[in-house]
Amino acid sequence: MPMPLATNGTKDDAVKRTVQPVPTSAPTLSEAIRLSLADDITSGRLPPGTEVDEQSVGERFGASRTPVREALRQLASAGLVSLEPRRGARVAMLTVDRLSEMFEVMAETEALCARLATNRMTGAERVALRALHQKSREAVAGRHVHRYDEHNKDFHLAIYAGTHNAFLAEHAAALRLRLSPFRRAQFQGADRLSQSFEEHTILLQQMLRGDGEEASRIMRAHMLTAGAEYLNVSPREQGSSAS
Amino acid sequence: MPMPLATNGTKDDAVKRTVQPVPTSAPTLSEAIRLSLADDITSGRLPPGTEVDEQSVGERFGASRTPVREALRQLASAGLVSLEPRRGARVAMLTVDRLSEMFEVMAETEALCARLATNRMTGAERVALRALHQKSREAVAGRHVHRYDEHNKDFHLAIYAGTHNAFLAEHAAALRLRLSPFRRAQFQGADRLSQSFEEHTILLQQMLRGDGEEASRIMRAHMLTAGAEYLNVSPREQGSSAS
DNA sequence: GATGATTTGTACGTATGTATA
DNA sequence: ATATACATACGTACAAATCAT
Repeated sequence: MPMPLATNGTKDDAVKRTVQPVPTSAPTLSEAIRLSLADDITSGRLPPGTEVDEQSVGERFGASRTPVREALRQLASAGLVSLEPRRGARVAMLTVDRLSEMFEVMAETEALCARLATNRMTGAERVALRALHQKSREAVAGRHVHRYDEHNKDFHLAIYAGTHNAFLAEHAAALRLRLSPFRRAQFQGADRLSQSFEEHTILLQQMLRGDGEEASRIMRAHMLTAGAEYLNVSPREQGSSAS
Repeated sequence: MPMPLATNGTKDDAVKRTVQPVPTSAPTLSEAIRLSLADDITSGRLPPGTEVDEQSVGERFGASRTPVREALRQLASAGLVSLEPRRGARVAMLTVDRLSEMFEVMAETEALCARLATNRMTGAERVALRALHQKSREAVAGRHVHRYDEHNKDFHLAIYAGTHNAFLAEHAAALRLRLSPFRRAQFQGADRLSQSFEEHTILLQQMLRGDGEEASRIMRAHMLTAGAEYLNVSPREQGSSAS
C-alpha cells in the first residue's frame, strides 16, 4: 500500500542540474553539496561562526537532509566546520592561539616542501615554477590583488608537487585550504603584495641554486610573516583566548 | 495511518548500552560505532582490504544503517577506510609507494616535533620523558614486545605534547593512528626492540642537552628506519605499484 | 523553571547504480 | 549482452534533545 509520498522523483531531477556547475566528477549529491559549501566557506561567503542548519542548506540545494548531513560530516573532518552533537554545525571558528598554532604548522610544512622540492624537482618543473613567478610579477606591477592571490597559490602548489610526494602535497594543500577562511585580508596590508613577491624571488633563487636548507629557512620565514601579518591585522575577530 | 513498523523504540534502547564499553563521552551512536570500528582497524582485527558493508556492521551493533554510514564517512576522512560511491567501503589498503610517502611525512613531522619539543619542554616534561624512557628499558630487558609498543607510543606522544602546539600534536597523533594498521610487525624483526631503544636513548640525550637540530636529525633517521623495516619485511602484502 | 518550537539523531523505504550469472 | 542480485544514495518519518519564550 504505497502511501501518498510527496512529489518525488521529478523535482530533484530538475534541480540536480541547476544547483551549481560543479565541473568535477561529483557523482553523488552529497559530494556536490560538500564542494559547494567548501567553496562558500573558503571564499568567505560563509564567514567563520556562521550557523549552518541542515534543513535550510537542503532546501537551497533541493535536497533532503541526508546528503547535507554527510557533506557536513566531511567538512567537519576537513576542519572547515565544527560539529557539536545535537547542537548543529557552524563554520569553524578558531581561537587566536589555535590559529597561530596552525600557522606554525603551515610554515614548517611549507618549509619542508621547499627543502624536498629543491632536491627533487625536474628541469621542467623548475622552468614551470619560474614561469609562475613571472606571472606573479605582472600581477604585482598592476596591483591586481586577487590575481596575485591566484598566482601565489599556484606557486605554492607547484612547490608541493615538486616534492614528488603526493601525500605530502595533499597534506599541505589541505592545510592551506583549511586556513584560507582566515587569510582573507592576506594581501591587504600596506605593501604586502610586493613584499611577498620579493620573498618569493629569493626563495626561488635558492631553490634553483639547489640550496634546500636555505630555501627551507626562507619559506618558513615567508609563511610566518604572512601569519603574523594576519594575527596583527585582525586578532580580535576570532574566538576567545587571551594573549 | 501508522503502518506496522517493525519493533522499534524498545530494541535499540536495550542495545545501545550493550554495544561496547566505550568509555569516552560518545553521546551519539554513530560516534560509538566510529570509535569501535577505528579500534578494530588500528588493532588489526580488520586488516587492510577487508570489505565493510553497512548492513552487517549495523546488525553487529544493533543499529540501522544510518549511523553506520556516518561512521564510515568519518573513518574515510581519517584515512582508515576507503569509499567508492555505490561500491561500498573497505579498510584502507595502500600501495607501497603511498605508504613510503606517508612514512616520509611521518618522519619529517616527528623530526619537527623533536626539534620544537627540545626547545619548549618544561622541566617537568623533561623529567616525565626520561621516566617514560626508563619504563621502556624494562620492557626491552624483558622482551615484552607489546608492552614496549605501548611505552614507545607514550614516548612519542610525550614529545608531541612537548611542542606546546596542540594542533601539531593532534596532527602527528592522527598520522600515527593512520599508519598503525601498517606497523603491526614493527618490532618483530630481529633485534629491532633494543635498536629502537638505543635510538631513543641518544635522541633523549640530545633533547636534554638542548640540541634541537641534532634531535631532529636523529628522530628523522629513527622513523625512517622503522618505515624501511616495514617496507622490507612485507612489501608484497600491500596493493599494486612497482619499485 | 516549565512549555512549546526547532533541530538533530536514528530508523526505514525506495531508487539507482554496480557487479555477476 | 541481458538480466538478476545486491549494496549504496537519497528521501521521509519519528523521537529525543536543545533552545527560546
